[in-house]
Amino acid sequence: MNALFKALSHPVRRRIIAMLRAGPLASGDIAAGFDMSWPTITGHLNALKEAGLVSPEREGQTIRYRLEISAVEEAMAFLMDIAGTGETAQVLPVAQKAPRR
Amino acid sequence: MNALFKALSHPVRRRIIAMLRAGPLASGDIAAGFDMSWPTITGHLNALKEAGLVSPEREGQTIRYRLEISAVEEAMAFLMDIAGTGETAQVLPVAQKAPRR
DNA sequence: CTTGCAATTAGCTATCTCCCTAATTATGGT
DNA sequence: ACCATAATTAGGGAGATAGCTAATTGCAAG
Repeated sequence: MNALFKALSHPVRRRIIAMLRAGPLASGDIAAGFDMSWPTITGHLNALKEAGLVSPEREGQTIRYRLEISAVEEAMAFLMDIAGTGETAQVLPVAQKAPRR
Repeated sequence: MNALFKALSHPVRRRIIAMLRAGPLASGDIAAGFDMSWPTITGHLNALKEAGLVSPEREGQTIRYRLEISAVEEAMAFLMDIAGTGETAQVLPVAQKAPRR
């Protein structure tokens, strides 16, 4: 949870995440999209990996990084728990996402 | 956006946010809930304030901190944008995002 | 105006983060 | 075996962060 939000707190890492929405990318292709050294990007990818936000897959010479939606959802769950305390219930009295019970 | 996620990345600050779900609290009452010095808590409250997550209100001698749900929702919006993009396209073979060219 | 309580700011140190260049590992092709 | 390409790890420096104690500010009451 800690590493998760920390990973999200850097603009470069958020942009990497945005790039991966469309599908997995190789480390080099990601690095090419930035104005910084490749090792620096590797560092950011490591931070994302440690946060569970991406997972690497070897494919011959290249290593592809895939976005892990589950980690994003985990962060979202925390925020919804906070936001959904009572305030939203006042604004939106809609039975959205009904707990089926 | 940057300060927002950074603020959320510290366990003490997340716990402060959790405390404020129930309603505004005075700085001292918040500090009393932790095993650290009051000035340290003030520092965390400043970080939360800068992120837009809390807002202080003077009330006589005490200063009450209120949780700002809108900032939480802002973070949630970012995450939803990511979570709701590529995954559904993979699971459901729907022609979403067709390159139209 | 002095005293007391709430809270912050100031100043300090230790640790972490982010970026770089240089060196290293891993894989594939010849 | 050797070389080229993809990517990482190693090492280091500038700046930010998190914690502390001590000093200061803001209000309210006597």
